[in-house]
Amino acid sequence: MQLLLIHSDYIEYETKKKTPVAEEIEPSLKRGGMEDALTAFVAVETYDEPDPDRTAQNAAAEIKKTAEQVKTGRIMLYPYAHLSSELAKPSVAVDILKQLEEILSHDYEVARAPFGWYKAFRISCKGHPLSELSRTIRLGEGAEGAEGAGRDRSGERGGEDERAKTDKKEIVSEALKSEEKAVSHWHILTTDGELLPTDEFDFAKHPDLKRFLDYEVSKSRAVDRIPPHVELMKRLELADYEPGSDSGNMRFYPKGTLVKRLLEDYVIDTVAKRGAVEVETPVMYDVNHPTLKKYLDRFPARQYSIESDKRSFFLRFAACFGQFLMNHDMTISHRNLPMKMIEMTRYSFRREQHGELVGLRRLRAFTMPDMHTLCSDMESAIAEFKDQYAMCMDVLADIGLADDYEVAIRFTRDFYTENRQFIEELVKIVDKPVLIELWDSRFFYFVIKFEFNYIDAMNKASALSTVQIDVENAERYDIKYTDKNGENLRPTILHCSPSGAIERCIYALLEKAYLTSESGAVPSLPTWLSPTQVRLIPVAERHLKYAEEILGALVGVRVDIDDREETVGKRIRAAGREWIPYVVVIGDREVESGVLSVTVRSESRKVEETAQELRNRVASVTAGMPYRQINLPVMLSRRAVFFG
RNA sequence: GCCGCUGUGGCUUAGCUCGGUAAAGCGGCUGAUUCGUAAUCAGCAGAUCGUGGGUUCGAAUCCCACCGGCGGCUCCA
Repeated sequence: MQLLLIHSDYIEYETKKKTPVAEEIEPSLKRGGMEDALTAFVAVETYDEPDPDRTAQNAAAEIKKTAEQVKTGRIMLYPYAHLSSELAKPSVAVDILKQLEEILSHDYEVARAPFGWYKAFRISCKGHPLSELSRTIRLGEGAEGAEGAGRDRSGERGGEDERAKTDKKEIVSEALKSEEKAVSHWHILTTDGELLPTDEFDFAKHPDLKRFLDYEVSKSRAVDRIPPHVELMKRLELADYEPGSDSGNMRFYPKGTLVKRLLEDYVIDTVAKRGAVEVETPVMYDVNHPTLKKYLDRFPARQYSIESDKRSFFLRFAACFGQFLMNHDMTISHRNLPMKMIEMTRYSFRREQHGELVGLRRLRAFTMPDMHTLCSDMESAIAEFKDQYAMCMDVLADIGLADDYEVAIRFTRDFYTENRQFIEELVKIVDKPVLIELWDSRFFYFVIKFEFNYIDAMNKASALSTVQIDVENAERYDIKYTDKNGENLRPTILHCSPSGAIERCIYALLEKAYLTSESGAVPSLPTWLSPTQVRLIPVAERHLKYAEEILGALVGVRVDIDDREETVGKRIRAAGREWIPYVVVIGDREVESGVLSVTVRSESRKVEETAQELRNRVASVTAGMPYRQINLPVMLSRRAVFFG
């Protein structure tokens, strides 16, 4: 709720015209006023909807406090929508206003201007120092906090944080917030194990860490420019906005779909090698399910909801629900632990604020690998955590982002005290200083988490990989395993997204490529992700047949043939604009000699090699990574244009 | 809700100040060219200029309302 409090000599209003949301009023209320009163302009917001009673109580307390300070016994409640951009439903707003009136009327003379009318009003402000005040009343952490430290800290797993936060936090008014707020302490932990306050650390050699810190702590401002990757995703025919859907729901063209599938394959393969099993769970859940209901009621605005046949569902924002419900029904022995389960959530849904949606960086529907590991106890959870931390490093390196992220580790003070050495080890493993956020007490469902954050050209940080140790949800979902004494115990649960959202990986790769081109080098995608790996350009029609032979020889490589009737120069240029790593021009010379002239994009030079050598070259740079065949007609003349 | 920016062929944009029903490049199609490492030449098709009103003999252009997109918006105004 937003409050604007004005100590006024007088306030008068007159209703003019109804709006569609107007409350019915008696004629006597059509005009009104009050002398020597505290006028409270009120905007009820969506944040207030989960708990109107508490909102009214907190607001009343705030108004009383001010009324006492300015020593007035009269209060005018005046609904004023223009104080907020996140207005609550009118019914809730009226309810809260009436409650406020009721509460305040015990101690004050209270008048209330009608809701939902265009009103003319005159007010005279006394003008002394306390005569103009504004207040924000928030359930939970509060607007400023929500935009700041809490935002995006878990990357694509953030929704879970949000719920936990509200669980733990009481309704807090602006005045009390500073005392009750989850206090974050920011530090840098160096590779030598030194925990330094951020202002004592020398960032000279770590500019990206500095940018990350700035983003986290001081929240850099939005930049009013289309992010580079948005243009690239379109131009490379990877993905695009879909005007026929809700914002933040993308369409993926064939090339983008291929890239996405390859990344998905890679993540699934990687965790499967470490024993994870793949599952699939529903995308929507009953809002009235007993285990889920109490959390969801609190965040109606953040989910997509679906009405179907008198029942209400919400769209999942991670795979936790489905997997935990599955775990709940399973019979699990200590012999099965640690037990890993992964789902490539297509999709996870989050109704992010409009202003936050950008290209592939932040979406309302996104694909996230979500793995949960049940561990017998904290000790085993810590061992797993370390394992998965190292795995995430490998994953980002394989994806092509080896040196492109900054690390944040966040934990409670208790956890730190007990596991100091473990945390220092984590820093040694990445071998660079790490941003530390330390909480005095646990406000979330986890005791420790880390993320690897990509920092883009506009200084925006986005979480990719993350792992958290969850000490609450086993209880909440009643998940248990049987130990060797036949006793039922609660497992400790790890949440892990090895790569973070797949779309976000693509975003990071494109942003990185953009930076590369800005610095004067050639931008590209890793070869294993390139939609076309080898482009064959037959000089004239008579070379086409030979080109097809070469294509046949390049087994296990994504090859296509630009058979369009265009000049060689033009087709070379087209291949370059598509970032194709290897371009082969095939003419009389090649047909005669059997040797190919291969332009290697990454080295900007030509090499002479046979088809077999080229095949080996591609195989060696893509070794160990997934392969899928080309996802478009091999002949370019057969391809339609998807964009532009 | 308020403020700002914005909406012209598939794409990128010009035209809008000072009204005369639309221009270019890319892409597409047709034809010529069969070509050796970042754009061959010529022609054709393709736009009720976001929507609805208004002013006017005449509106992409001026006015009003609405819709969509992007960004911003409390306590100093």
